[in-house]
Amino acid sequence: MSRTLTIGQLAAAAQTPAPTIRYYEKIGLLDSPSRTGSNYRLYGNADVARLSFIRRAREIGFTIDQVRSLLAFSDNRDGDCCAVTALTEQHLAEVEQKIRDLNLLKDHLSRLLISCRGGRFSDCSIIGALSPQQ
Amino acid sequence: MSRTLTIGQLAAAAQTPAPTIRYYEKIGLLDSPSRTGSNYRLYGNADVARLSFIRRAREIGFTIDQVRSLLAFSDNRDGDCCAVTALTEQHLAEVEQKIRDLNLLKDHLSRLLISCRGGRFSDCSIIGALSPQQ
DNA sequence: TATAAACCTTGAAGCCACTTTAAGGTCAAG
DNA sequence: CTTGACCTTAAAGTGGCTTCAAGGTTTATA
Repeated sequence: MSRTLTIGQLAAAAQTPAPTIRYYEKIGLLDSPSRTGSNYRLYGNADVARLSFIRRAREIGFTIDQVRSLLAFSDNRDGDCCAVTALTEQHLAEVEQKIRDLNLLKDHLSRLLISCRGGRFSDCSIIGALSPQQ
Repeated sequence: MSRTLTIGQLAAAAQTPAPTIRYYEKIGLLDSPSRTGSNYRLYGNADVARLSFIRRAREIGFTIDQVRSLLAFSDNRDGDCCAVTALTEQHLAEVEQKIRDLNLLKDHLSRLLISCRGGRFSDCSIIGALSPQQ
């Protein structure tokens, strides 16, 4: 495996900021890479693949701990795919719950805005709705 | 104004944990209250109202800084209600954007789950979708 | 060849909005 | 008079980074 990339080049290749790469190394999500004579981190193509995997998983909202599990699953190609499905289903359920919560919130805010049409603060129905016992 | 409530009683009355009340005081969202001889915080009904206002505003997703503004508006009853409306509209727009983002995410996760129906990790289409260049 | 710009290194602090912990002081009930 | 429920403070932890400070290295240009 050729190792020819500095952290900045890995950052560009995997579209992840260099400080984030160092952070992932610190929390054990990425292994410590080899170093040049002047102590620069040195990466290879496998690192680009792994970091891209992490970035995609993070982009679709998996937590760091879930990404850790997904990486372990991905490294262990003989295991049962059900574990991945279960993780994804759980994540989907959380996303759906958050969508429901936000839709309730949206309706609430919309109603507040419809009720409020100008005037002084003392008449403001939004402030009124936030104030206790009407 | 009678001041007869300890922090725990205020917490119960405004449905906000006592440490959160201390935190709000520390960041200047609540004024420092008077104290008993034994240095206990002492609150009154106005504090219940203000803290309940804060709790409701936080529950509908306003940031602490937005709550700070809302409190200032609420304290200045002669101002124009438009400022409140603008803040609420901005917040609503952010909520709607988040809903759109989460719906895209939901569709993405649903598609991943449909594509994956058991088998080994090496066949897993979810892992495959996260892995670079197929 | 000098030097400046662009990289790299580390550790620590900052972000948001709290929550939790630790180590104590006070007060009401039995 | 002791037990347990309250209160006090400062500090650290949460998640997932981002930013900063203070340096060392490498590369491009004048």
